[in-house]
This record gives sequence, C-alpha cells and structure tokens, in this order.
Amino acid sequence: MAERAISNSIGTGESLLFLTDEQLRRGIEAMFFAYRGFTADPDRILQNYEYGRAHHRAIHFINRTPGTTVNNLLNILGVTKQSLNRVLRSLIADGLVESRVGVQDKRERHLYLTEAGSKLERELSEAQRNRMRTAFRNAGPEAVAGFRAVLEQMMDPEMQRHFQAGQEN
Amino acid sequence: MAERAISNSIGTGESLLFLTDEQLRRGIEAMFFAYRGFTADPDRILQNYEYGRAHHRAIHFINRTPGTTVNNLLNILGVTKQSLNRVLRSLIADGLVESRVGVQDKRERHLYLTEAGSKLERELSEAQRNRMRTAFRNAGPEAVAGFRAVLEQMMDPEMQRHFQAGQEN
DNA sequence: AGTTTATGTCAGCCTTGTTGACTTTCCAAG
DNA sequence: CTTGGAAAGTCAACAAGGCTGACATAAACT
Repeated sequence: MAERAISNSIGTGESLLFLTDEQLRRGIEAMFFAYRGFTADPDRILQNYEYGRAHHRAIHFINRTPGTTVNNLLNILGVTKQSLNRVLRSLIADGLVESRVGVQDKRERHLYLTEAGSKLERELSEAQRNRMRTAFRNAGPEAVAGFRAVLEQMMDPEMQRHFQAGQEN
Repeated sequence: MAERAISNSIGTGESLLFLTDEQLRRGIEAMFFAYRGFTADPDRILQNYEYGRAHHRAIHFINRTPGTTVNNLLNILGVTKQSLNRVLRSLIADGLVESRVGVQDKRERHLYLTEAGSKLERELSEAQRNRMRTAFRNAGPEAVAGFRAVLEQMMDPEMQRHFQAGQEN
C-alpha cells in the first residue's frame, strides 16, 4: 500500500533509484520542514531588532558582494524593486547599509554594510551557520555533497547561475 | 582569501570534512535559492485559482493524513489557529475541503479533501514532484540520500518527529 | 535635442502571518 | 451534576513583505 505509484526509476552506476510518488513526497516535506528550521534562528534574533527576514536577505547578499548595485540585488532576491526599496531604506536610515552613487554610471547605487551592519550580519549568520554546521556534521561529508547537488538541481537556471557566481570570489 | 576562517573540521571515517564559513555560506545560499525553485511551480498554478501558498500547505497535509484534526494541522504547519482558520474557511466555502465533526469528540473537526480538493492537490503536487524528480535524477541516488539526511538534521526536533511520522503510513 | 532605457522612489493594495478577547461546545473529574 | 479546562471557531486590529501603477531622474542612443 505504501508504494502504489511508481513515478520513475533509473539506474545509476550499480544501484537502482526508484522514484515513487511516496519518496518524492518525502523529499517535498523534508524541504518544507527543513526550511523552517533553517530560518528559525535568524528569525528569532531579528525580533530583537525591528527587522524581518527580508532585511536578513538583503544584509546577507550585500555582505557577500560588497558594492553590489540595487538592480543586481533585485535579480538575486527575486522581488520587485519597490519591495526591496522599503527594506533598503530602513537599513540605510538606521545606518546599517551605506549607498554610494556610482562613479562610471551615476544611475547606479552601490551598497555596502557599515560597521553596525557587519555586526548584525555576523550575529545572524553565526546562528544560521551553527545550525548548518551541526546538520553537516551529523549527516557526514558525503551527505553534504549530495545535499548541495540536489539543491542545485532544484533551482531555476537563473538562480543556479547566481549560486555558482557566489562561489570563489 | 577564500578560506579565511575555519569554523570546524571533523574526521568521519577516512575522509576529512572541513567546514569553513565559506562552505557553510554556500549551503545557506543553496537552501535559499533551492527553496525558491521548490515553491515556484505550485505558486504559478495557485495564481489561476484565488489561493496562495498557505492554501497549498493545508491541502498537502490534509491529503497526506485524511481526517486529521485542525489542532493537528496547527502543530504541523506552525501557524496560529486564526491564520489557519482563514485559509480553511475559504477552502471549505469553495468546496475543496470537508470538515466533519468528530464522532468520539465532537469538538474536533476532521478534515478531508473533496473530489475537487483532490483534483487541485494532484495538480499542485504533480508540478512539484516533477521538479523534485528531475533534481533527484540529475543528482543521482547517493546525492538523494545525502539530501534527505542533511535536511532532516536541519529540522527542529518537533518537526523531525512530524517528518518521520509521515513515513510509512 | 528628443526618445528610450535603466534606475530608483512614492503610494496604495493584498496575502498571510501575529496577538488579544471572547464564545460555544464538549469531556471529565470532583 | 456541576464546574474546570480543552478544542474549535470568530472578530478585530495590526505588521511584514509581497505586488502594481505612476512617476522622477540620469544616462545612453538615435
């Protein structure tokens, strides 16, 4: 009764992979539950400040790529510029992010974390990394490789490019 | 410059796992980008109906465990009853979900998908499974095992229990 | 110079989360 | 058999963070 519908199966090397609907459903639920854990720690911290998950994302990617433009961030985050603007405005007003007018192209705004911004970034990412580190450690190195391989395959192609661009600056 | 801070490292069996902050950051971004892909297809479909992601989640878990109670669903979804109630009300009003008063305990409401509800559930989950299946196939069977192992470790303990409870009905 | 494109801003709306207060129904224990 | 508490549902108000539309400005391209 458990394996009622076999969606697909392939042979890879010596082992066979049966992809039943039931197994796919487990993968789906794993993503759902795990994402909740993934965001839980930063969310808790953000409540102490007056910020939300959207601010965290902006801070993360500004930290990853200092001097990035607003439009660049827009593409990575996949939200509208109006939505991002609201977040950036509060971060700039609170002195966590600095916005500098572009030199070559003065239409562009280049974004940097201030010292205070960096401090919050470290607090948030440390909490998130701690969980990730524990999960990686408990699951083992081979699991980590598989984890990343599957996640990369799950991304839309454009996000795959953003992801890969973030490796080895 | 890439490996500036080594957070941790452990030996597991014969291979060493170096968990640099940089590698953990990649894991974090992988989760972020992948989750977007994970929800993209259902989100697109839901726009044709007047529903959102919250409706999808309710439909998914009612389908997984027919006859589940509202309180049960509350614990799994991790939202307030007021928030869930709004979603359930519209699904019941539109005839996608049926709410039956409990037999033993008449305070409880047991939830079931109607035929129309099942139809939407299939449409949504097929889209999501298609993406998951392709990702699994491209990444290979060992990667799939690793993917699930890491995700399970990333969950909060209570969610781990919900996840495991959903295996092998 | 005039048009188009890129970028950024402001205003307003919608979904979905939250808290708090309250009612109704029901079970179970004193 | 009454009373306390659990389960479910409702109403109201609010916040975060998506969205669209309208618009301003700078740069680039006829």
